[in-house]
Amino acid sequence: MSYRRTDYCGTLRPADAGRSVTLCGWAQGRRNLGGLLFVDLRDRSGLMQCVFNEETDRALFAQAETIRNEYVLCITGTLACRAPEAVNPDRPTGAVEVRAETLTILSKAATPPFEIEEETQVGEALRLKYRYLDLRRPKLQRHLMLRHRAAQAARRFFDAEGFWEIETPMLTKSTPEGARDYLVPSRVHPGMFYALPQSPQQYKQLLMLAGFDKYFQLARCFRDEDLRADRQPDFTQIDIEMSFVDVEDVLSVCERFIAYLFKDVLDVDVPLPLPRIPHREAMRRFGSDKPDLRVGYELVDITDIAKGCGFKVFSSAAATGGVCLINMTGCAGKFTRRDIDALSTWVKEYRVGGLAWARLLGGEMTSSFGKFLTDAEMASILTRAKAQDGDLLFVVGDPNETRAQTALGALRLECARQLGLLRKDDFKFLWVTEFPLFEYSEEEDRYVACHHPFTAPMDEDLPLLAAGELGRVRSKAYDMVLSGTELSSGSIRIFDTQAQADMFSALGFTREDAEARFGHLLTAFQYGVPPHGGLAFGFDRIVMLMAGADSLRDVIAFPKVQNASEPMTTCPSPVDEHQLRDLHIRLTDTPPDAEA
RNA sequence: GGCCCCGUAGUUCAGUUGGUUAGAACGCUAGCCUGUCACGCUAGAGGUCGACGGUUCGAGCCCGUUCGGGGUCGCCA
Repeated sequence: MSYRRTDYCGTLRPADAGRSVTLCGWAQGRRNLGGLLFVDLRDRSGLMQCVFNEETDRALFAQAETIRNEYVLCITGTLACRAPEAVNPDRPTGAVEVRAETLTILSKAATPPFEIEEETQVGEALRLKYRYLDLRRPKLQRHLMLRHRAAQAARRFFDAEGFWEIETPMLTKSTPEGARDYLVPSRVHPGMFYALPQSPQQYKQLLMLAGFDKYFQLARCFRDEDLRADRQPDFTQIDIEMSFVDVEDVLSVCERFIAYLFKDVLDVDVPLPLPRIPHREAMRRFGSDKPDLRVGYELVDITDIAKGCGFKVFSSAAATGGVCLINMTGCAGKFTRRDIDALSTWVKEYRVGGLAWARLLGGEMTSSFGKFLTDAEMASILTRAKAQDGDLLFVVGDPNETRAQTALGALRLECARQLGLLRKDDFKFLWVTEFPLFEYSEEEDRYVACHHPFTAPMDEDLPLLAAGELGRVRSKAYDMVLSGTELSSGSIRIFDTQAQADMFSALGFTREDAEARFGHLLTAFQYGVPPHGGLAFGFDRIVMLMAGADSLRDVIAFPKVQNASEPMTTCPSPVDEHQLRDLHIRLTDTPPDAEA
């Protein structure tokens, strides 16, 4: 068995006609006309039709008749132009074909559990179990090629900008603040655990302290939290950190990176600079800290009007929280009463009481709340909303202003989705800046770091921090958002030892807590820290949006499913008793399938 | 942890108020066929209706539990 491939299937064109070629790949479809047999050979570049003619070579033809789908073949032959009437205009290689001269069946294949074709209706569960077969589909091959190109573009860009790629450990120290860690038991140290990194955060800060000035890494990260279509427990960040910089420097290099990336990989122009919207404004206008600027409709605050109005739902919400509305201009006729009722049910997922609405159609107004208001109150709401005939208003109030905004923001996107406004090739970037430094955790009954405890406060808000008004302190933290998805998140870090101590104290850490969790960092910070900051891009998310995919699973070679398992290898799985013994671990509950 | 959706040949699906032997298409197997490219034609094989329990004379269909998959809220410094 000897073979030496000369070409990829999808690359040959009429200009190559007459050449002797050797192609290797998988059989995808065969058409035996009786005496004339066509096999489409597939490799990662595309398809090539190979022809076997019984008259030319009877033995070869008999051999070709044994070919089945997904057999791995090596075919040599002469590349020929097809007759004009035999050209297939739907394929890049449709004007040529290989007149086969030899055939080597390198590997036979069992009938696959599903057909391998570009667009498939096959359930994802089955495709994930046989992921290596699903990955043969051109669509997934394209996605992973795109991923490769994006990774190379990132390396090129950051290298050219003077960033050094430095790797950080996968076995790290657990710092139980934020997401749950994946833990790895230590054999050598009974009862002790490593944590897989949620991000290389502390290491990259230490690299700045060590004087590397600019660092980047395509970093694998792990978070033991529930999955979503845009969240995997095992994911990749483009992690960067820079010294002697402030917010402006980080935003500048990162938006230039994104513009380079989209131009290089997709030939899409991203206009710079990106819009910047402070967090507070994003919440007020879009009800989200990751606004989707593909949608024009914005939220309108009517808390002041709602205060003391005749509708108790509004007035009581306004007393402590907020009431806001969104004017879906021109949509009065696009949503039926049934649609509105469905949206009203849908929005309850966001823990708000319900959805009030008003519809102005044909000079008439119908609404769910008009009868509770005076004409003057209604009029001022309509004026504030700039409502005109043909408009549809949705109103949400809640004792928690953020909750009201969030619910209405989600409704805004759901309406946009139903109206078909969310085009996947419409890339709308922005920065959300000035994130709050703290947020109140009802679960823990204390303020927690909104980003992480090394995030620097804004200089002008330092007095608020000193005064203990934690809820009002803004930070030098920023997110890049693309069409409603958080693409990256970062901040300028605290580099002053005293400021860091104040931060820990504000978070309620005792000196001992801080020492136990972050002692290495605090010690290091005594030895000369440059001002520094950075950010991390969600690489999987970038690729997903570039590919127009709906799920991270479509751009990760071997993804996890919703319960964080992997259907192909079926991990996680029980381990042998002696492995556990080595690790000094005794299970209190035997997993149900451990005996199997 | 909560809520919603899905589960019938290998695959995608249909399956009447609960009623005889559960169907179709694609795929698969065999035969025929020299310009197909969704090749065509003929024949054939292929089912624990996710699992368990219940109601019933009788369950793919009704009820309960459970397993698997997806979406989402919580969660995700």
